[in-house]
Amino acid sequence: MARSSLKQETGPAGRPRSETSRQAVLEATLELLNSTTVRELTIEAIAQKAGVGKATIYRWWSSKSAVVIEAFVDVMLPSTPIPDVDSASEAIGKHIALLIKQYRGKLGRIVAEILAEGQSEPVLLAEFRKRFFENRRMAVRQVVENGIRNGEFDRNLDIDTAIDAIYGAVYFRLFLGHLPLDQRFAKDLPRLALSILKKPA
Amino acid sequence: MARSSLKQETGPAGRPRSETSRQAVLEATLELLNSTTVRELTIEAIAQKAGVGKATIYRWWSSKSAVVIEAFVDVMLPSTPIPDVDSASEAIGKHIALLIKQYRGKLGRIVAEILAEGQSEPVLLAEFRKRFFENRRMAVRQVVENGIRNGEFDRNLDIDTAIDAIYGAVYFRLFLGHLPLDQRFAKDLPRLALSILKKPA
Amino acid sequence: MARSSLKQETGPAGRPRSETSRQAVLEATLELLNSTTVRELTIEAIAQKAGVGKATIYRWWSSKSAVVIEAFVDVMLPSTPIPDVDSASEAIGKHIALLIKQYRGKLGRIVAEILAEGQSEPVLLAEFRKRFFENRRMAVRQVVENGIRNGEFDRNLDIDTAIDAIYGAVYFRLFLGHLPLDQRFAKDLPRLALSILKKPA
Amino acid sequence: MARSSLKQETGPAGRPRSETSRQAVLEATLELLNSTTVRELTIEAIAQKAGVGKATIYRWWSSKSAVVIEAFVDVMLPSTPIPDVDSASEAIGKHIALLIKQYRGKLGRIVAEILAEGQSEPVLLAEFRKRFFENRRMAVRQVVENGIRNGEFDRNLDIDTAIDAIYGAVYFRLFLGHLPLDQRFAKDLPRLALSILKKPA
DNA sequence: CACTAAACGAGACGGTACGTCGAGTCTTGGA
DNA sequence: TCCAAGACTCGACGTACCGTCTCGTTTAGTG
Repeated sequence: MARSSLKQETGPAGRPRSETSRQAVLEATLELLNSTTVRELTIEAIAQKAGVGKATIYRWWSSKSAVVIEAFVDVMLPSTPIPDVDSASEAIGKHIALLIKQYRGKLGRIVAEILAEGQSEPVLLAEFRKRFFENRRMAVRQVVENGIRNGEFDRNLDIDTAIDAIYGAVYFRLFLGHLPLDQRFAKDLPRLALSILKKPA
Repeated sequence: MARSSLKQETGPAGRPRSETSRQAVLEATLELLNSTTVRELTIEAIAQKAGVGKATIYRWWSSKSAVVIEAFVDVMLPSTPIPDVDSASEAIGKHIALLIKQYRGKLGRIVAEILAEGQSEPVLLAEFRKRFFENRRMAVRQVVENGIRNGEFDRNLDIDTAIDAIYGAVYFRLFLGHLPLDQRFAKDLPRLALSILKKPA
Repeated sequence: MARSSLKQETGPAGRPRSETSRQAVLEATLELLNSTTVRELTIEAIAQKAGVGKATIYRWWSSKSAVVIEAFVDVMLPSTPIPDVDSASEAIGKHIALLIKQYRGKLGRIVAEILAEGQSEPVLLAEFRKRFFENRRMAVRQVVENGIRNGEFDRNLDIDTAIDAIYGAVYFRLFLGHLPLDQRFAKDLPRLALSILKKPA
Repeated sequence: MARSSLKQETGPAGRPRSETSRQAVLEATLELLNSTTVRELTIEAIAQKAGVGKATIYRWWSSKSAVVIEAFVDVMLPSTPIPDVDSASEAIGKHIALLIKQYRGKLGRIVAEILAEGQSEPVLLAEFRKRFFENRRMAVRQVVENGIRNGEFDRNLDIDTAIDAIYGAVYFRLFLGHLPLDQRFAKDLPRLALSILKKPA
């Protein structure tokens, strides 16, 4: 009685999940992703490298992509914050330039590969949207709405379409690879973004 | 003699490639894609359905994706023409609306899946870019340049970035699935596109 | 403590080999051999019939022939015992007659086919020699030596060569098929065998 | 009329079989057999090496083994003659010693491999028996019968069984590999053979 | 000296089995 | 109850040869 009531939140019976294993899996995943693609990555290899049974991975994650997403979101992503400045224009511009810079490397490759995997795993894609995109989108939306309110941006703007155009340019290059995410793009796209958002001449 | 000098281009020795088999493979592929994803599609299944040996497929295509790309480009694509009208604005607007409508169905799903496969097969991605995107991009670029020349569009426009923003919006939705390629989008995006092209940066 | 010192032979980690699968493979093999030759037998067919993954077969046997040998030796062979009688002559004579009779049917065909496979797999041939021939040969040798000791057989006999001649006659007909292993042979060979063993060189 | 009646055996119309190709095939086969087994030998490899189309091989030979047999019998075999001496004993003894010596090398290996292949191709085995064994057997039989007639050998001998025992010893060692075809065997077997054939003491 | 007709080389064809790999599941013993 | 280990069934992989087929070419005899 007293025993259990004093114990904080007694979980279900049996051995609890091993945090050690969880960490090992995520770290092994990221490490392997340095030398392979998400596509070539196998659960077998992760288990091996992490020193973990395959069953343990299947117990806690629904698929390879789920592991990758968690590794990506939890460990690798310190996030790309929206700069906290007074001017909405400045915030947007800086954010986009930063995003392009980040996506030039490993980060961009992995995001693209996760989205690629997502094309055949709708549930995972939804999960990734929720954990990775939703907050960022909301934050950007907030900034844009502020910009509209304070007169920086066009009040008749179709916000969603505008945001899709701005971000879409980045992801389109990332995915299709027809043009690089280079310096010039990092300079041009923010300029174009603002031209989209601002009041019509 | 005339005989030898007129000798008509003798092909390489051996039995020539069977056009019948080629067709059968491509058609089987498209048919299977009605009920599965590119990811789930197997060469084994294609060979079976086409009544063709696996080796024949491997002889002529480098991978499953290569087959899908050829099937898609050769057979399924009567192309999405750029409307041939006087006004550049009108051409662009109509083309984008049409693209969105096409991508709502099977076509969009397959393009997305091909691009997804391409994330782990750079060579194939390049091939797809070349066979599917390059001409269309060039045509669009032409129209935009005409628009600039005749004063419809902004002469300081960064053309590549602008095109990426417009198309990127479509592919971003197609890939991420956060918002649908619906009627509203088909109405809003062309409007936004023109605002991008016309407005001074 | 007693606990650890008494610890009973813990096997290697992991799931132990399935005896069920082993049996299923060997039985399927024998069954298939009723309607095909060793040559035509495929690992694929064995796996199918046994309801077992191909990998399981490859994990435990080095080749098709290895499976056949094990099936043959473990399951099909209750052995051809050397009759346990006082007279060495009688033992040899009866044993040979029995061998010829046995080899007239399926048994002979399979032994011949295993030896045939062995011509291109020396390791397997050695294995088969060890598991199938060695003991029998030793037993026969024993009997012959006894016969020599008790005066039944020639004391100057070259035992190995003599045994090879006697058995060789059987296997020669089995392999070459120029003459049958018929009644007459079963009557003549034992007689010849004894004449070989008894007669002074 | 006269024309055709004077002409010797006019063959069928069309290009006649190329003796060059036939030779090339047989030579390529023998050469390949220096570095592989009959089992590993493929028609594809023969065709390649001989610079001949596969179809040409299939046109003239029924299988790989048929090619090997012909190569073996026509080209490699200068035959193992029965020594032509007065004494039957001497003839037999010398012949066996020679056979053992020959079979120690490549020759023995190939004969064994051909017989091995024959276990799954009865027709071919019969063909090989006919082309390779029959004459030799008949010759040996003749010598034995002479030996019987002139009193050297036992008149109650079961000739076939006796010959099988003598040759069988050789082939048994060749096939099973339990003991070598060494000097000692080449000395012992002829002695044993004569003891088998001669009059009972 | 063209014309037939079969054999030729080359090599693609539909198949079948190979041996391997990874998926996802199951079965041990130990923590 | 979880865990590592590792065996399990399953199914696709890409490869190698099989024996057959279609090409264009070559090489005789026939007319």
